[in-house]
Amino acid sequence: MEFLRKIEEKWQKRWEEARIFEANPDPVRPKFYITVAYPYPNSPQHIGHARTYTLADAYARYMRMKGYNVLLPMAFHYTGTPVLAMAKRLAENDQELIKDFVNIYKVPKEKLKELTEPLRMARYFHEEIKEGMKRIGYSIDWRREFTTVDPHYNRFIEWQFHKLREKGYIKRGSHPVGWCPKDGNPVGQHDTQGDVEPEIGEFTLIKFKHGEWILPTATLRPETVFGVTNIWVNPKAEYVKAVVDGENWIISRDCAEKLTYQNRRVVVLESLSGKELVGKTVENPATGDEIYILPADFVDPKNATGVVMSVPGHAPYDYVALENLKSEPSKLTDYKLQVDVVKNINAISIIEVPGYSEVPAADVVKRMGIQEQTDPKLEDATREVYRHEFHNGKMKANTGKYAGMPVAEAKERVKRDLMASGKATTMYELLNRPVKCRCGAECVVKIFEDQWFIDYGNPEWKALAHKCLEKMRIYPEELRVQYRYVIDWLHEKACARKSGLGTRLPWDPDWIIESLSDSTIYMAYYTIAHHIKEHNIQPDQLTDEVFDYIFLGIGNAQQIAEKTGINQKVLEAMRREFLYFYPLDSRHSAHELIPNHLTFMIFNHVAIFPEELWPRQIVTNGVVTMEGAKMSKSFGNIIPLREGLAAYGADPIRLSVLATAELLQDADFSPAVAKAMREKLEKLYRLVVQTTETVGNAETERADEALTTIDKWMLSRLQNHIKKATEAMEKLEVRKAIQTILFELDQDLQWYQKRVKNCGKTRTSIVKEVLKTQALMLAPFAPHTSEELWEIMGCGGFASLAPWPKPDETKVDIKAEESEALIMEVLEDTRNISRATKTKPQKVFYYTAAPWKWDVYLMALNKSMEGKITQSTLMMELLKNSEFKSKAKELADFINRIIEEVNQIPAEKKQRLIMIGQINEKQVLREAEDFLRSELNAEIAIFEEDEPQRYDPKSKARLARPLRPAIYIE
RNA sequence: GCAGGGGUAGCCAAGCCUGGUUAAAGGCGCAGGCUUCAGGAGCCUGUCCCGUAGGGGUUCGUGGGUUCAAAUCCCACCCCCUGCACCA
Repeated sequence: MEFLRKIEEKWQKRWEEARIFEANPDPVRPKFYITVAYPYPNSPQHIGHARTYTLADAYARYMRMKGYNVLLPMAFHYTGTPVLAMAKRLAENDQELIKDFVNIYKVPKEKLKELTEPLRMARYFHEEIKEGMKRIGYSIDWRREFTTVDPHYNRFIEWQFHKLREKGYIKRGSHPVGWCPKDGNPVGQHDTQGDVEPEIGEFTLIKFKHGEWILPTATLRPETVFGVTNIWVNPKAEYVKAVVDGENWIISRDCAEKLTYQNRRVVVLESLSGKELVGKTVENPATGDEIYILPADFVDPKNATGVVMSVPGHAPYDYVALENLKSEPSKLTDYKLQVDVVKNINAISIIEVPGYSEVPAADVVKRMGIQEQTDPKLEDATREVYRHEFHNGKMKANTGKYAGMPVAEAKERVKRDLMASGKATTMYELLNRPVKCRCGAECVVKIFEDQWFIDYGNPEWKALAHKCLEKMRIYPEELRVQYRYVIDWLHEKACARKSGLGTRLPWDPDWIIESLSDSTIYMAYYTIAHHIKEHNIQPDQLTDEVFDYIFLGIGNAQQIAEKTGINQKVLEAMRREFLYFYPLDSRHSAHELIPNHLTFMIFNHVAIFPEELWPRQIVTNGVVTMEGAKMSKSFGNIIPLREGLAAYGADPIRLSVLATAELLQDADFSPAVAKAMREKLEKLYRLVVQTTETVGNAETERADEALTTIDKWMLSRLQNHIKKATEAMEKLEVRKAIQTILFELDQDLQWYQKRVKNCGKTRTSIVKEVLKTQALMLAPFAPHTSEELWEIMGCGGFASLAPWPKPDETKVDIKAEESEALIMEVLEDTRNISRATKTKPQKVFYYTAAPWKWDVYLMALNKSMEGKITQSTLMMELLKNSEFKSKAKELADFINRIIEEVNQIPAEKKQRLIMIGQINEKQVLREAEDFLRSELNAEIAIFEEDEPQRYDPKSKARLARPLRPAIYIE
């Protein structure tokens, strides 16, 4: 571990000193521009974050070795409210947060106090993350670093929003948000107790008339209005009579207050108890039916209006409440209600759904054994009924013009129609209430007026986005449909908030552009960020004209230079650099960002930049799990990256997050994997050291000595692995690449070493060639180890900058590969026999197939290329040859034994065997004799099957087949 | 529901796109052996069932189908995971 750490530090220092990852425009080299979603510095990064960044880095390193001038920059996303919320919690001495900071994130206690200042917190984690990125060895050009609260960047975002507005993509309107009435602020997930995201739903309020008063029943299923049998109120709750936007409503007291947040004019007249309402009748506005108001405890006055319509046929709550009421007639008399009134209320069936009876609510309630309206299982029951009815249900004949309509459609239609005729309205409510603000107050829904939106619903804009998408490479390709879907489905997106860090909307500075909107085209900014720093350009010099010139080529450099005081040469250099690196060649992120960030990136690029500068590729990956479990603070299974690096080392961590899954899948991290990776690297290191030493003092190889089959085999296999790894890398299949480079190649090398160990002449030049290639191919994934090995082997220069190996076709030797396969097969067969007979071999005899068998075999292969062969046709063919006439019986026997096998060999392999022709098996076995002897721990004798002086007491020799020598063990 | 991913031997996990070289890589665990004063580590061998000769039998969520041949292709079904926004 110590030793790994030293290597890491050594190479990180050297890279930095040599500035090899600083990319500058170079017209003679092709460029490759890669970016990863910048991190949000409200906590340190953990192993999970490392996957996307490491993937991008490995890709960058690979492309660099392929000869591209690769740019991989990094910045920090300060925008938004989470960091404010966290700082505030810290300031308020939130013990839970402090515990997380100290225990999980290892923030020194004495630091905590200064982190109560939001910017300080962001800077602290910014540095923490940056340090982690350096220590894991990312090949980032740090000169271009910035944060999204830098005033220069603010200017850039202002320019972007001016552009969007010019194009007509910015809109204004109202929209609901979670709201803390006490703080007077919108609440997001990080503002609530227990970090719950406020889920806002739109209830339909259906106006049931009671004389001149209206009881607005709140429902999420307006289509069930046809199945209403009664109205529920909570007899113990407080209701009010109130004038709401000029209408007389009876609603819960809580509701009256909430409505004021939803921009309704509410005048409360008098209060009354729920009990007073019970027994009265109201009119169903959809059917005209006269129905009763009945009492139910499950009705929550804090939820929406506190008035609920009862649909016992399709709502489990209603069904159970009604049954409860029927079973307790005494309760009814309390309210001076006729017992019969309730007895005669029966569920009305209005929806038919496959797999359920007339009354789905009853089915589910009975199945779940629910007795009481307070039973929490009712939530599940409701969900089940809703799910089935919504997706598979059809409206029945008793629903008027909606009859036959799928429920999903009827739901919208009924709502629309009721609203159009003034019989319904809507109200927002938190679906997962109660949601408590961290201050303790219960959150409500507030309608924000004059909110600013980006209009992703614009059809022409969508068309451009689609066009861009279809031209892009998407990895993994399977997810392209997801992008298509998201482009179609996006609509207006609120793009500014009243609080948080970031850039103010230039034309309405009360608003701050939110984080998903100020992070869509910043890849362009990286191309000039270092110029701005280097030339000390001030924010106010960065006018829209400047950006227009740099990014769009609009205007005249000289005039802009005069106007802004920015040196004309610098302006031109920025324009050139932008044009050199743009368009973006590869964008990287986790695929959870497809529904927002990544698609927004496409939209904003197509809105602002000309087509030739649209992004070319997006790569997304799954998340990292921790020993199979999702990583989360509450599980306590988060390993901060710095901690992981300290425990396992940079290269093992890099390999761990890349080698366990391909892009689409989640990668599973575990200490065992990291440890295994580390051991693998250490082993490789020892081997390299040992090999290098051997070269130093062993007798120099004679260059003229011919390569043996096993040597050729090793070299041939090496070419295969290079090819396979390269093909995998081209498709971002890093798992496969690592598998090949680190494991498969290694296995072959081990086999090679084992094979040559006993013949006394290890060819270190071949081992070295393998190791050098392996070290190079390891560079994208385990760059520190790779550099160190490269240096030990005396290769000079940086492995990181060396060319990626190319397969040498002249070293591909299929004959050697087949010959070696023969040895493996023979060894395995021998062991198998020994096992089956339970004998420990003293002496093993091999008999290779006679030449005539080879002739027959090859002929059979040839014949079978045209189609399936049979014994008889082959026999007839062969008997034309006089040589075989004499041994027809033997021939038939032999063909019989090979025919099935030959027919099963894949065409490709047949082709190969035919090309190779006869292999001198005896010689191949002879070469491996020492090896076999030591492996089997037995004497070895090799004969050709009809060699006269052979020893063959059990007449095994005649069983010999090409590539399957006969074996006799004693 | 829509979209995506997945279900492979005791466990983790490859293979599936491009059907046959696959009883199915690799790792962990387990068993035996070597090494060691011992422990540990390392190395070797084995690890679906049967088998005194390299063989046979039964396997890759379930059920069908295509094919000379299916873990791999097609159809149906079951189960698990993720996303479905205004939040970074």
